[in-house]
Amino acid sequence: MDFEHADAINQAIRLLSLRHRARAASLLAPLGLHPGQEALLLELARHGPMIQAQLSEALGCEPPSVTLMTRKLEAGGHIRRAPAPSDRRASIVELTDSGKALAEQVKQLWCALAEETVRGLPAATVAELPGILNTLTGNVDTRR
Amino acid sequence: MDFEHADAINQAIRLLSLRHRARAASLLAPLGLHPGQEALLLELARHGPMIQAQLSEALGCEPPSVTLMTRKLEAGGHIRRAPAPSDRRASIVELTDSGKALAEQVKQLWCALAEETVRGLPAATVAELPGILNTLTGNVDTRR
DNA sequence: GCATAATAATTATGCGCATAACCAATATGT
DNA sequence: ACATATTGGTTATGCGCATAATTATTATGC
Repeated sequence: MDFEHADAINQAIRLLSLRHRARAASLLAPLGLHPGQEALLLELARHGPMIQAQLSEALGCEPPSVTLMTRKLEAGGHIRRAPAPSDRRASIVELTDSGKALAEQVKQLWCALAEETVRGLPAATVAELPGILNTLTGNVDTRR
Repeated sequence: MDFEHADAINQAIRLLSLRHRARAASLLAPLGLHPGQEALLLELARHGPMIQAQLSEALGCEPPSVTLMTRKLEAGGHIRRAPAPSDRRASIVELTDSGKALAEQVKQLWCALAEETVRGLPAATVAELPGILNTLTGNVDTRR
């Protein structure tokens, strides 16, 4: 592959990251959330109570990141942490009532953001978009 | 759009961002670069000397980010900053010889990364990928 | 010509992400 | 059973990104 084409791809991914994140930030700000935190809330809403190691795996980020995000969401009253009875190292994270309500609001925003993001693309392309993006992600995923 | 589909798209973009950046980081680390810096070097290699406001525009990030990145690249000896003769507010940024050599190495890595990223996709999809990504980016771009 | 607006850059601060080092608790191998 | 390895979590530190506020210079309106 020549450099022009390669750069078009890499640069497009970089810019999409920046812009999609920035747009998410502006939508989440009125809810008092920063981008990244919504993923944690949605994962808890989907899966129910989890320990941080599971969150780290599900969100695709490292344990120290989860420590800080959970701390801030806990300070905001959206989640609760309790020691796991079966393993005294682990702490179980779950949504509070406020967190559950917030997650519902995030779901609405998430739909609006996705629709805005794919606007103007042919329906067929939209349909195969998740598959394409997942392939790209899998190709550069060194996490395993 | 229902939440499942919306989340598939938003989450896929978020994960692609994380993984592509992480992969870029591991490729750039041997060159002593952090992700983001390569974009600045490549832009200077493509366009020649520029002032920071132009870099900010071209890279799609804010002026304070450019200030810090240029400071670090300058400390590494890869770029040089000189006051602009025509406008004493502006500073002209250009590659040093070391920076030019480094940019060439980055170009090689960039091709390898793009090939790795699109591996397994049909050629037709690869061909339209930049267009699709740019459409997505444009849809959420509030910068103008 | 001079007050005012706009622009280039910087500093301060905060968030998400990372890695490295560390502690506490559980699992394992002999 | 006990030393060792593994796992869950935290702290410290550093980078890229952001916004808000500040300074210095240039452009503009009357």
